[in-house]
Amino acid sequence: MVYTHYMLSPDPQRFVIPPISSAAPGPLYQQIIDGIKREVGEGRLRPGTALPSFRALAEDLMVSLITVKRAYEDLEREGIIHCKQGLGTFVSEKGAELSRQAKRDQARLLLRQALRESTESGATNAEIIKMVREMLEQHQEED
Amino acid sequence: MVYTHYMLSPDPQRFVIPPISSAAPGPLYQQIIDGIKREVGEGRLRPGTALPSFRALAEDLMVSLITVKRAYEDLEREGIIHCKQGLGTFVSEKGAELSRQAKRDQARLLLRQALRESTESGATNAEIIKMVREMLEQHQEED
Amino acid sequence: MVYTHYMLSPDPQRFVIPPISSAAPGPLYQQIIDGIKREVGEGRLRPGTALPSFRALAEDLMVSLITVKRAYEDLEREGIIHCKQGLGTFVSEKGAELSRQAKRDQARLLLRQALRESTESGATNAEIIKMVREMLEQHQEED
Amino acid sequence: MVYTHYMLSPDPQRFVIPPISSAAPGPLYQQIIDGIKREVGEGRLRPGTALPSFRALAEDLMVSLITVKRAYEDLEREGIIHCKQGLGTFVSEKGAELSRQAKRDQARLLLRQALRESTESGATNAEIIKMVREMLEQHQEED
DNA sequence: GTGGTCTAGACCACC
DNA sequence: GTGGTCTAGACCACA
Repeated sequence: MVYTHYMLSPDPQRFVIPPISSAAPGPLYQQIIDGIKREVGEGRLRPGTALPSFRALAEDLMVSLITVKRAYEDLEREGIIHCKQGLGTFVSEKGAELSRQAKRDQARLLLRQALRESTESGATNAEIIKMVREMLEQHQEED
Repeated sequence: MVYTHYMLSPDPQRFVIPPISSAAPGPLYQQIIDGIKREVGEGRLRPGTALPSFRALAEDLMVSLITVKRAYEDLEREGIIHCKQGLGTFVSEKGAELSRQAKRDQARLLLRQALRESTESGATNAEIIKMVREMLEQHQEED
Repeated sequence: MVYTHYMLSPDPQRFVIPPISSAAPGPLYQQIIDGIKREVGEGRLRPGTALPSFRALAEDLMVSLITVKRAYEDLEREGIIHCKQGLGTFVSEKGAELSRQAKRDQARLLLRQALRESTESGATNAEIIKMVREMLEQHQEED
Repeated sequence: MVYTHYMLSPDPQRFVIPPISSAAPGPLYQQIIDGIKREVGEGRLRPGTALPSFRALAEDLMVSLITVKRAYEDLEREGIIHCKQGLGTFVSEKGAELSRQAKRDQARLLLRQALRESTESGATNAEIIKMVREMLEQHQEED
């Protein structure tokens, strides 16, 4: 574990940008966005908190500065964070709610696609519900 | 609706490649793949049936011959259709089962993502199940 | 089993062109060539015997006349059969030996490729010999 | 021999895409695929290593960019390499094992064909084994 | 710079 | 006519 300047203290709730990987599916900037949304949405990154600078985060994640910049821009466009010229980047007041809302919307979208594929594969509603229940139990156990 | 030579007659089971659009999300060739998988998986395109030639389908869908070719190649690699030089392209014997299996796999993948987003958004298992039920009822009505 | 005019009698050694299929790998004309070579090489089609006419064979195999023509041309080029204008097509005197020789050559070619792939996959000579023995036993049982 | 930027130095283990030729049997893209599979399977191209870009390799091999692209796409579909937009193309973690497995499968296929041709040519099992042994010794000497 | 998609052509083998 | 291969370009998303 590497401690960096933007982790303020040895608090178990401290802010850690989740790891990203060029091997993972999806572009790097999207992985950064998702990671920050998760941290904000689940309350580990509270409103008003300063995010690491472009340069610092780029260095930590070993990605281009432009990649971090793009992620922050997208998050600002969604209202989850806001950049103050010369001061830094901060989690917005409504950041947590917006993050959760974004995840809810994304979930509905994915779910709609999943159900369409399922019904087209010939699965009945009962079978689909059963599959969802099983998956939820698996998730449970993983936590 | 354009009737072409490979649509045999006013048969309600006739073969119609679903429409595609460059405005729709996802590459054109993927839309073609998905459309044919759906037709094969749901039994409207039966094993042994000849698909339209690259050139014919390209003309109908108003896309490049190469885009159709790419879609057919991918479908052949999945074993759903098979191309015979000089003869044409045909639905494979196990095409229907493979199509449904592919849709099942895709559905599980999307569902897993949807559930992860849902739980991260703070939804409880009960709420998720409720959302799934509601969506399934909506689907029902659309049909 | 369909009896056709070129099968001269209910002799278990009678001449039967093996079935071909557009689903099988390889072009149709090659399947015809291979089938005739096998019949000639294994003595079921003896020197001097007349082969079916282009038209008759094309009809039986349900392929284009041009496809049969091409197969016969290739076989004549190899010296296995010879066409007498107006009389028909006949198995050559040295047809059997030439067929077996062609198969031997083809076998050596395939074997060389197989051994190269095997060694590149990391298999030792002993493992390769073992695989060959096992395959030969399987063949045995099938016969 | 042309030295290019992706060949790291006069290291005997250096990465060299094998030469291809339009005179050789088989399509160019297949030759590229086979060459890379061999390099990966035999450990000269290790997991994580970056392959040359489409454009660079196309220039070196003097083929179209598209031909290289097609080869890379096929290799990615087999799981041997993976392409990341904007980053490049890399040997996958399981690339070596998958390459060897692909070669083993291909070898079995060719061997089965070779044995069938051999037995049809009238060769006995003993003769076939003898031929295999001789060929293996020849290979030995070539190395 | 990289790869991802799409296009418009060519030539060949097969039927 | 069919599909199989190869070519030379375009434009876009990503880093």
